[in-house]
Amino acid sequence: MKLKSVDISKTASASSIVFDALRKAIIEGDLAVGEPLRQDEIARLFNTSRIPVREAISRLEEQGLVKAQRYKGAVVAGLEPEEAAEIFDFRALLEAEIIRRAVPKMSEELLRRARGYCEAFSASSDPMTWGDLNREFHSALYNASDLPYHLEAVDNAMDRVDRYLRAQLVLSDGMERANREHMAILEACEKGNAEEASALTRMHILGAKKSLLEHLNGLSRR
Amino acid sequence: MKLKSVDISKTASASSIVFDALRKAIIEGDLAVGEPLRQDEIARLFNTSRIPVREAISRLEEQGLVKAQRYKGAVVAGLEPEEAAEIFDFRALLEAEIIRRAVPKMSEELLRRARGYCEAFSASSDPMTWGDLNREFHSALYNASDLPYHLEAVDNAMDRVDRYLRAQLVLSDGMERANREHMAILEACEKGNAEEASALTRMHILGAKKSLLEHLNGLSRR
DNA sequence: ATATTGTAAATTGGATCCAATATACGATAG
DNA sequence: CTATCGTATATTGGATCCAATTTACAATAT
Repeated sequence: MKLKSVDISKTASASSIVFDALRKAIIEGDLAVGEPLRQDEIARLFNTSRIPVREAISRLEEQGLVKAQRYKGAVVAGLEPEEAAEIFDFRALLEAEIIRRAVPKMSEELLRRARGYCEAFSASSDPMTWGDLNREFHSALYNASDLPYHLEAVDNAMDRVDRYLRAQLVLSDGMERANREHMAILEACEKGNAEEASALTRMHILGAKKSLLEHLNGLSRR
Repeated sequence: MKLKSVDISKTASASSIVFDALRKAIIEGDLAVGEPLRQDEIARLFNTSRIPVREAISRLEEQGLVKAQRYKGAVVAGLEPEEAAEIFDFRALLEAEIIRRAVPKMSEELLRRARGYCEAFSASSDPMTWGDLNREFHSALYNASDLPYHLEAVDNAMDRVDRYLRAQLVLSDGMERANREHMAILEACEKGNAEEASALTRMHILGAKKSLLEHLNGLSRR
């Protein structure tokens, strides 16, 4: 038999399509914080009934991306600066450990691919793709760690602060610094220096946290 | 007005009741790994329709406690030894950090309460309550950290390995050692020695991981 | 006997309908 | 004019119904 087989059992259900779309819209900030998610409206938008929409919303709530109140509906969850700060700490702790354990397992091919993302990131002039390339670069490196549970936890954490991350990159020297730090991390990986890669990753994340908090403070002081 | 107010908006919905019950049954091992979750059957059990059951199941899947396939239904998710090992590493990393940051914030009152759980744990003769008291003791200490996101991540991780944790406590010297280690952690907290408490917590978790893996290996070798 | 096909039962995914609750807003009393 | 109360509307939670898919199994052909 020579047929390109497609696993039909894995085709997306209505609820997962709605879930993915809402998740993307929320983490990228297309849906404003506090924006109510009307089941009926969303159902019409996707040409489906409210049932899949409700399932999607309950999953989003489980991830902390929306907040729901009984009989009142769900709204896009906000993130206080203190919560964002805590999540950056969480990421710093985890990602430093992940990359430490990933470095010894990185193949030449993987490093080439990571360098590709890194260069694409530095070359990109479109702020909308920065966030994506940033995540691709990091997860390319992290994937070598073979720690799926850790990676999932980091992914969830990233989802929660994605909006802030993008904002931070647009800040004055955000891109330039991110780029410099990415290069340094990549070089440490290429040298096989796990401790250095780990320390650099930690500083990379905590630095982003610091500049972000300063930015937010600047905003609120006005 | 002198009425004990009850926030009715927070009364549980059918779906959350089902969710809590299933979650508890799964993490405590009352539902065997691979056991299918029939929507109809569960709905009858709770005197409700399948709708809340489906919502509960989709939330459980989001947490990794069940695995679902389109049109085939959901089964209780298993955990390979390697996955369990990874989750213990995850916990060791996080909990060590959490307690390090919690120690400086622990009040006298909190330490008294933690000591209470610790003593109840050591005095308890009922293996069924060991797991609960163990979690109560640890989360009492962790709560002082004021790191809600970290705590939630640890809670989820605990849920995933809860079954193994209980099994590990029943092992030959599991209880005795856990007890000794709890006391040592508590004393480090009382002394205000954050670094020691952190190191002890880390070893406590990695030790449990080691003895659990040896146990599982022993089983599979037969 | 084994493999394949066809069919009925079981099960899930989704649509529609109804009940419970919240929200908006006008009427009324003070 | 303001505060309170009712009522109409909007919205959510849950029940019931239908369609899509899987599973079990009998019938058939090789």
